[in-house]
Amino acid sequence: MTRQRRLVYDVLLRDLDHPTASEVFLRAKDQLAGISLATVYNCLETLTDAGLVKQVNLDREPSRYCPNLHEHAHFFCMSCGAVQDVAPASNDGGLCGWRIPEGNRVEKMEVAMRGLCRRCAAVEESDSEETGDVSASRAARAAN
Amino acid sequence: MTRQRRLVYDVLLRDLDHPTASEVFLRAKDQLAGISLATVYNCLETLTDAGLVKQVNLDREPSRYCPNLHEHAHFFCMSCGAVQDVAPASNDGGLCGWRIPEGNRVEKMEVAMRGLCRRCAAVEESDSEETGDVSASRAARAAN
DNA sequence: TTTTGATTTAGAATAATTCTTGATTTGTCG
DNA sequence: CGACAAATCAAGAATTATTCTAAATCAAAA
Ligand SMILES: [Mn+2]
Ligand SMILES: [Mn+2]
Ligand SMILES: [Zn+2]
Ligand SMILES: [Zn+2]
Repeated sequence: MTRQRRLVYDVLLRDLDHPTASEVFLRAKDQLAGISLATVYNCLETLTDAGLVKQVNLDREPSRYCPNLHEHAHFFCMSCGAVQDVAPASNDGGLCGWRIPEGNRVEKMEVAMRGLCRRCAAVEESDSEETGDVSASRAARAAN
Repeated sequence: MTRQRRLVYDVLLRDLDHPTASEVFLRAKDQLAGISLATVYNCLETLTDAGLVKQVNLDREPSRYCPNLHEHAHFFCMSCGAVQDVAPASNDGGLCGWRIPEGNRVEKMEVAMRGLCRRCAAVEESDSEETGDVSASRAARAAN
């Protein structure tokens, strides 16, 4: 655990908001001016390989990083971009609900949800009340 | 639906094995020598936007494409690279099993599983029987 | 203090994808 | 049947996240 690795890890632990490598880099620079983006990438890989951090991907967007080691899914808000952890309800981690082909051995599962976070869902709700216009919310939803 | 789009779509329908854009390109070239990779990308995007095809991502690997429009998850074999469709067991599409934060509105969910397909699981099984060596299968599993 | 091996850094390289820009095709109308 | 316009295709350049390379730095141990 070098200074840079410690710093990168601390950045992830501080806000738990699943920053990208570039975002980690920006935050880390505040504490250690000389740190480089390459080092941030190196540290994130080292931490990931060490099992302290998980890499989180949605589609082809830049990878995000998460220090929550409990089994969990991710919720991505399509409106504000926030990423939240979602805890499993049962102890099979959502594996129920799928007809795994006979004989397949599942080692791990990744679950990503997209939608509107509570705040954005509330804003959209009040918007359509005020304007009586549903198209905005429909458009937001169609925006994928 | 132009000739190129029809061809790209047919390639996807023929094998249902979730090829990458490059793989689609190679297969399409056999039928239409002049087609370009850029056109394959264009067609895949058009088909995806039209809702005929779904883009499937695992980590940061090249995107794969799937013409199965039913709700389904994906199983990726860590050993042979095969990608299989996984049908939902219930009608909530695996949404059960997760404690969605209060107020969040989930629009869609993507589920990816990794492990060993039936064939590779069987091979590994017989391998460790023959050699009495469990390390190979453990290594294969650790290989992520 | 010197050695040694790991780590960091800056910048080049890579690879999937997207963009730009003409060329080509397709459909429409006189 | 020809224009003409709009859509689409294709070639290559550009973009972007990430990885690689090679030299500089660091930090324990001898
Ligand atoms: Mn997380
Ligand atoms: Mn599929
Ligand atoms: Zn939001
Ligand atoms: Zn397999």
